[in-house]
Amino acid sequence: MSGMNGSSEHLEKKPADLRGRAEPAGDLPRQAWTLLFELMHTHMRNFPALAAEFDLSPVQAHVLRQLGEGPLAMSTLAAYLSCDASNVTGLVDRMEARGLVVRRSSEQDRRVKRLVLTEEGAALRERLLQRMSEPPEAIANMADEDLCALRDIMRRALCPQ
Amino acid sequence: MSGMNGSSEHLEKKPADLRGRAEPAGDLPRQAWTLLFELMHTHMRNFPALAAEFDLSPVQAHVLRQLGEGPLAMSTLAAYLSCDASNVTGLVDRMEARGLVVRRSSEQDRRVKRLVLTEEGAALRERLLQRMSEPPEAIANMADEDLCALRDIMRRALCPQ
DNA sequence: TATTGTTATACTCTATAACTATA
DNA sequence: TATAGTTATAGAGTATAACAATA
Repeated sequence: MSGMNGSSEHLEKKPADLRGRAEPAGDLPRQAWTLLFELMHTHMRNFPALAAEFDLSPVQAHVLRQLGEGPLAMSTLAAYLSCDASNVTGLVDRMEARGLVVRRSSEQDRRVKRLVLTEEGAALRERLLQRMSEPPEAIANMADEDLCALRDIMRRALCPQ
Repeated sequence: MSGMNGSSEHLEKKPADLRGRAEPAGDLPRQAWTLLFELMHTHMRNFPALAAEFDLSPVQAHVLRQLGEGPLAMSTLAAYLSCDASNVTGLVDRMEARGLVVRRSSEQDRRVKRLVLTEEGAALRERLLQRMSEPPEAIANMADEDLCALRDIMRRALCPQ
């Protein structure tokens, strides 16, 4: 989608209008969401390359990021990844072989294995997070006013109270 | 995403502080970006499941979305996907076998093959786009004021002139 | 009996390299 | 010689099913 067009929400919606113009039809939430999605989609295309900067697959990068919160059971990690537990075995095998994490058997329930970052894994995670927090062009070029407004809007959306 | 450790610019923030609050450290663009990323990451985890609603793999869904802009050469599609051209062959094989697209040899340059949506492919694409435009909870629940502001900010960011 | 993690199997996505048919 | 697409091969992510150890 390129060529965003500025216009308002009173237009009658025709699906075909979405083709060349990328003008989101529909209600206000849908309009805002479509624009947000456009930005994120463009950015997400680069994520595999970003992960590769650290010799990580996209999923490994995701795991490394999640693992900062503390030791995670394999099953918990599978839930985070929204994938079957059987996949986590091989995934962790590869990360363990590289020395980023270790499996540690739980003493309360010996069926459970918890993942812990190694020192090397923790160091790589810090570099990864730093890199991931670099904003894309479209954000970096925004006016400070818009950035402040955007930040505050997102805070309200993500931490509602 | 929680645990995004912003940067070293204002070092009073400790990683532990980021846990529950999603409070990004660092400069303004980085703060706004980290919050945006948090929202999108949560949402993107559901994309494979969304694609599966239409019996599509995530990449096939992406291709179907791109293909609405008109016939695309295989090589152009590879560029869109940020992947090697050799992968597009098998990908398109599967979509063609399912009747969603057809290969059409270019008459100007007979090395080139362009992809065209079938009627079935176009119909599925419409349903997919409609589904993809459904905003996540965090957006759907936003106040109209914030939604308008967000939409306008994103328009300015995406269509700078 | 139910659950955690593993193994076995199959399919998709991805990269690299070698090949073809055009240009 | 260079380019567009294919084929061959290998590795990684994913799902399902069957299994061992533990609860």
